[in-house]
Amino acid sequence: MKAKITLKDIARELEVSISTVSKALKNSEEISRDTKEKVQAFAKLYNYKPNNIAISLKNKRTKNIGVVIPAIVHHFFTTVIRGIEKYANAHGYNVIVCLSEESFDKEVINMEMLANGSIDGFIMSLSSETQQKGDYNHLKEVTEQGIPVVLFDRITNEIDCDKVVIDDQLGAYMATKKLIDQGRRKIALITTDDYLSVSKARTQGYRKALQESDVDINESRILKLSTMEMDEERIQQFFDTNEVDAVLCVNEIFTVYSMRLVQEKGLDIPNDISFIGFTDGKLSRYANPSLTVVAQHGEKMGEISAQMLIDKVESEEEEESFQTKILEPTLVIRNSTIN
Amino acid sequence: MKAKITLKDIARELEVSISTVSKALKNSEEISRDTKEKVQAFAKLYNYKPNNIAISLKNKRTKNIGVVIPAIVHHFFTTVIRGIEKYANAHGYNVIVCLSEESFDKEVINMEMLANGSIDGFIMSLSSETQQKGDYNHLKEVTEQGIPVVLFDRITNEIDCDKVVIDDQLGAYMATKKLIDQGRRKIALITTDDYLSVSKARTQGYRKALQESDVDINESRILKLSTMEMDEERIQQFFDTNEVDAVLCVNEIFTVYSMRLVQEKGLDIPNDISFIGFTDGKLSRYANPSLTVVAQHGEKMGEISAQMLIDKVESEEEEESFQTKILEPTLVIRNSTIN
DNA sequence: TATTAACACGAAACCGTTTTCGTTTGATGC
DNA sequence: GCATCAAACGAAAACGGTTTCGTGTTAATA
Repeated sequence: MKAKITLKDIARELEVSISTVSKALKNSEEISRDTKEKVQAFAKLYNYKPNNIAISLKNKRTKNIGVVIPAIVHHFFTTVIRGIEKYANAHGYNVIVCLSEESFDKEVINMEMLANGSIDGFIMSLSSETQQKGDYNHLKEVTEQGIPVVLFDRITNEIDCDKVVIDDQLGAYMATKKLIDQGRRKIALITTDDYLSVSKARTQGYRKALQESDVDINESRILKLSTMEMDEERIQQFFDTNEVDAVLCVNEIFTVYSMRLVQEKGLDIPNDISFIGFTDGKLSRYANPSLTVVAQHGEKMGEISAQMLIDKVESEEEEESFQTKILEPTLVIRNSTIN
Repeated sequence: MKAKITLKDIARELEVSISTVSKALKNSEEISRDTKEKVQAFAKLYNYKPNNIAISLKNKRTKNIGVVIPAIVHHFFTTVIRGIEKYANAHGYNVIVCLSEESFDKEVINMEMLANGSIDGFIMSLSSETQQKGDYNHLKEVTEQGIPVVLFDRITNEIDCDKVVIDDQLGAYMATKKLIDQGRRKIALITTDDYLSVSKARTQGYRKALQESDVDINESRILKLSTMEMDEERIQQFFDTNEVDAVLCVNEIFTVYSMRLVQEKGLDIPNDISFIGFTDGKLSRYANPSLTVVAQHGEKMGEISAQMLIDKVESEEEEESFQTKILEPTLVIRNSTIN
């Protein structure tokens, strides 16, 4: 086991000072050709690599980005991470991922852990519990310390920071409109509780589309489920007691599960009933029939988030200007809707 | 913006030395009741939190775990990360995730980045390109530096370190046996190239089951695809030119896509043709029909990996003893097989 | 009264870098 | 022959902690 070699080791071996070694390795003009060559050769030979921790302590920059998200077994968040990773790595940053598992406490603990020097900034999406409580003090503390934060998808207006979202209302509007255009009138919405920022926006888009087309809004056709678990029974019951000819769901799972239920009832998708989901993941692509969805462009969202964060991290200026980037959702037409 | 407060700040403010503050906060017996209370109260008031970087530099431990995996948009890897996160967080560790994207170079770069002090140990699954090249020097270097490594799923025997795998051969064997027991004789295998350790083992299990039951092995019923992309055409062609009554696939995507193909041909699953896949993910659960799979227990695998790594990291002893943990796969019976 | 032990605290080294600010040496100018 | 200057290098502080080893004060003991 050959331990890591340090500047001090090189200095001792070559009988020069640590400063000389440091400068020589950086090709400083201060150091003579001879010495530089000697030092660099020695460093290469023993595979010297500077210690990141020491450098971090010195310049108070870690080159780490903290990502705090509610879950990872969701295709959407997975793609966002991928986008963050992609941009961050290309710019010399590592990504530290922490899962809040939709829990407020875990979110707070994770942030506190990371905020004590481990990271240069946060990219995060709020846990459902946090949005429910409406308690954002942990975010406030972090931003007050001068640590940049980028919120994506599940955001809040209570915190001044950069934000990236897709236009959820527009997405739901487009989807609903599409269903209406195809002659559907009894359009159901399967969503989660309104305290989730995205669900709220999507519900608004749904309502707006119906109103604009003078379709009556039947409240009993709106099903609100928990973010945490799939309540299969309530979905079953919903379809048992409601007559619908189209369904808009706020995620993949709700959609795919609902499709199976109505198929078991003998209904044909998309002829008897149409489906549109959110998130363009594998579930949607490989479902039977394949799913028409509102694509959220998670990877792009991740890239933009990382870019905004790194820009802030690397900008000297203290100017406190925050922007909110709104991405356009895209309707990906497949076989769960007509044509 | 209130900047982070340091020991030095507290010391200056309270007119004591830094050492006194440090000891007082650790409740050292050396310090008087009075001073301790004063210091602790002040620290609480100004929300003092020690700087992780400084501590890392001092004790040469970062409390970070580096995870290097080929991809994240695979349910299996996602669940492993979740398991690692769970165990690691519960033990005060953060998880730094790096994606190799199946690229050898990316894998090497990521490891080098992290090895320079950022992490205490690695948990990783090899990229397909690495397994293809058979070049494990980056792993060797890291282990020689004394950094603990745990390999999971995609492993190699060339490196001495802890390993966690499921018994892939057994998994494929069980699945194939199941199909044979149901009277299937023309069983296809859709897998990836043999250089992937897991694919090789699974192919062996498949062959073993057929041999034991005296079923002829028809090499044309074995389809080897690339790890990177879904070659839809080759799958289509495969089913056009082969007559099969059962299919074993090494991942979810291959299975689900294949099922759709044969369904479009008018075949009934599971009566005309049975399917078994690997990985018990959402795709399998919500496919139509739901998929019988060999469950890989990714989350458990992650937890065990994290446990093995943290044990090594925290053990003083230099004893070089490595173990390989082999998990038993489970056959989850659903509706893509009879009964 | 002199010695000593306990107590409470501070100085300083250390972790591995970077960087500023000397200092030494030899060469040059006048 | 002396001041000046550049070249080449080293000393030391700094980042923010931990920890070892004093050290001064007080009180108890001989």
